[in-house]
Order: sequence, then structure tokens, then C-alpha cells
Amino acid sequence: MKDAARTATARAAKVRAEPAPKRSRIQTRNRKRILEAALEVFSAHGFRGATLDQIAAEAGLSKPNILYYFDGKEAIHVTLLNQLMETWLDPLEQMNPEGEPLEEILAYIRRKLDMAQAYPRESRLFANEILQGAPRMGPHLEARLKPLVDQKAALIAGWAEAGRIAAVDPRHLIFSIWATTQHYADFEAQVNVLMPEGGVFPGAASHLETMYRRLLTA
Amino acid sequence: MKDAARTATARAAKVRAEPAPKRSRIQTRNRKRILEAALEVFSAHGFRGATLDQIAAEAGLSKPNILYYFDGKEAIHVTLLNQLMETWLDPLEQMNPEGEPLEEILAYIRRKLDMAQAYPRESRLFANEILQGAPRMGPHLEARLKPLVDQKAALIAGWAEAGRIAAVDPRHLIFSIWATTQHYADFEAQVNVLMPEGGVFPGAASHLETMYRRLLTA
DNA sequence: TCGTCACTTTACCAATTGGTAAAAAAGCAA
DNA sequence: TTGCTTTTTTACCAATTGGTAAAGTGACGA
Repeated sequence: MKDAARTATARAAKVRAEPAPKRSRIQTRNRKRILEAALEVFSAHGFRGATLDQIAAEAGLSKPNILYYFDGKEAIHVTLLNQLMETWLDPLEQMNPEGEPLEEILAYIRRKLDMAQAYPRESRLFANEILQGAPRMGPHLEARLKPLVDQKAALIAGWAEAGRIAAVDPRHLIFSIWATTQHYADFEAQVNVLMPEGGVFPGAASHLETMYRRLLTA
Repeated sequence: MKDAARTATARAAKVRAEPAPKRSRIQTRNRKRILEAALEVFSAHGFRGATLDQIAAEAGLSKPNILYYFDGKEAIHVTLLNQLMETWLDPLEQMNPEGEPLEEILAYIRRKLDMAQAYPRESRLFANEILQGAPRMGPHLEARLKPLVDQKAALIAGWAEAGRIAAVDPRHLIFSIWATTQHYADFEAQVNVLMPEGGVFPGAASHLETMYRRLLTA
């Protein structure tokens, strides 16, 4: 029962930032290894499809050793998700209210597509979680994603009202951007069957640029 | 080669229609119950996340009884996927080469969105499978989806070349349509957080109509 | 050199889960 | 009803899996 305090602390801290990390070099290194391995395995098989043994093998550590660094399978998953959320929000956060509206939105789309290309595993991890009804991320969506989307939707609505872009429902626009960019990561297996010639991303970038430009300048 | 495959293992027959169903009334009823229950459970938890016990409970049958009707968990999943593939292809198949290009494409989008609304579980089942790399559907994608997409992509390319719609990459257009329509089913949990007011589909339909109309008439 | 603390391994376990054997029950044609 | 087939239940099982206890290893300061 020596872990009681630590467990309780971790539990309460689920939605908050960790209070005092103060980790040793070994801890930092091994936690990173574990999270990297977990990302690989969770994104490929989903939460229940992944096993601690797989993660341990991928990380080059023993299973009990992994449980020395994390309180359990779920804790690893939640940690991954929370970390990723910040990365995921970043491209939208960068949308600048002072910038040129069309260019800001198109740049956002480019960043999202770049992320789908550079971080397909992260995209799939999120997709898996949302698909299952966001059982471990509901609070986080409410607390971090919703305020940001509300804010940026208002910004876009303002641009539209001012006639600086064509009239468009900001929230549905955002959904469309997410859907069309993440599709190339989440549905990669299908895309690869239908476009066997390597390198779909240049074509995707060009197509999305065209599509959203026409939508917003109509 | 195809004849050889047919006479080969039962494995090869996986992608074909069953030869002689000849099922009793009880078999028909219980198989349907099982598949309905399996759709519910698989779409909510993914293949590995679903258990036979859950499916059995949902179907109102005992686990061994379920295994009397299907050769195993995987067989149920594959059966579901194969059945669904036909339903899923149908809206695209309906796209009429003789019709008015813009109207045909917009009607296709409407049908896809209607399906996302009417059959969200089916959409999620597919999404789950593709996300995991289509381990049980790869051959089917190759055999059924690819030829159809090739054919319709050529049709759309023809329309574009003839100047009847604006220039567009047909395959990326199809990806965008899939992504934007299925998003409302697959990411429902997220959409519900961000648009709490019930009934997102009318707004979605309007937005997608606007978006693709502007894209194709630019 | 010793003691202490951080880290790692070995040896387990209890619960879950996909699946089976075989008996029992229910249909059903004659 | 009889006799056969189809369907369902009961009682299991072996493998997997998340997790734990406890002994062992190693680094480092006093």
C-alpha cells in the first residue's frame, strides 16, 4: 500500500497538469521510451487491442518495469492522449485574428495536412479514441477543445460577416478541414489501395487548397 | 487464375458469395439477430474490444449458441464487413454517367450524408477496420472498392475535361466526400461536444452542398 | 566500505475470453 | 406417437492478459 498516495495523486491529476514532475534522467528516458512504444501500439490496435506485452517489447523493457513507471495500461493511454491534445490544438491556436482571413485559413489547412503526414500515428490514436465515444477524453474535449473552437468559430464568423471571406458556417468548416486532412492519416490503408502511386500528399495539398479557396472566395 | 482461386481453399471463397445458403427459418432469424448485435458491439468497441459475451448478451443468446451459427468471432466480423460493403458501395454505384454532372455529384454527397445519419454504426465499423489497417478487408477493398472508384474517377475526369464541371482531381474529390460525410458519424462524440444543439445534419447538408457546389462550378 | 535508494527482474496470479464436448431440449416429418 | 434432426444449454478448458510481490542489481554519497 505504499503506492496509495501516488495513485490518489495521479488520479486527481488526470485532468490537470502534473504538479511536481522532478524526474531523474533514467525516468525521463524510460517514460519517453514507453510513451513512444505505446503510441506505436495503441495507434495500430486501439486501446483494448493493445497489450502491455506488446508495448513492453516495443519499448525494450519488461512488463513489470513498465508498471514501475506508469500506474497501469490506462494511465499510459491517458498520458499519451493528454500530451497529444496540446500538439493537436496548436495549429488551430496559431490562426491569427490579425492576419489576412483567407490566407490564415489556408495556412491552417496546410498545417493540419502536414501534421497528418508527419504524425499519422497520433492522428489514428485520436481517431480511435473518438470513435469509441471518447471514453477517456470527454472531459478534455470539453475543457480544452471546445473553448478553442468556440473562439476560432467566432473569429471566422466575424470575417464572414465583414465580407472578408464568403459566407460559411464556421463550425462545419472546421469539421470539414479536420475530416479532409486527417482522412489521409486515418484511412491510409484505404487511400493506399486506391492511389497506389506513392506520395498522395502533394496531390492532397493541391486539391484541398483549391477546394477551400473556392469555398471561401465564392 | 480466378478459377484456380475458386477451387482452392475456403479462404479464397471469403471474398465471394456463399454458394448454397439454404437456411432454416430459425437460422435466418438467429443469424440476423447475431449480426445486428455484433454490429452494435463491434462498432462501439472495435474488433478486439468486443467480446463474444457482449454480443451474446445483446443478441439474447448464449455464447455457445452463437458459435453454433458462426465459426468464431472473426467469422462474424468478416460476415458483417462483407455484407456492409455492398450497402456502402451502393450510393457511388448510383452515380449516373448520363445525368447532369454537378447534380449527380451533389446527389451522391446527399446520399452519403444520409447514410452517415441513418447508419452511423456501419460507418464506425468500417472506420475501425480501416484504422487498424484493414486486416480483414484488404482483399475486399482491392476486389470491389478499387474497380468501382477507378470507374467513377474516370467518369468524373471525363466530365471535368469536357468542361461540364470545374477541374478537380477525381480521387481526391471522392476522398473529401467520404471524409466530410462520414465525419459526422465517426466523430459523433466530438461533434456532439462542439455542437450541443441537437440536429447537426441539416446544417451539415447545407454546408456540404455549398462547399462542393462552389468547388465544382468555380 | 557500507547503507540507502532507485531501478529491474523473476516468479507468480486471478480474471477474462474465445472456444469445445456432450448432454438435453425442441422441432418436425411420418 | 415415433424417430430423427436441429437447436440450446451446461460444464468446462487453455491461453492471454493486466497486474503484483518480492528478491535482486546497481549507483552514489558519507
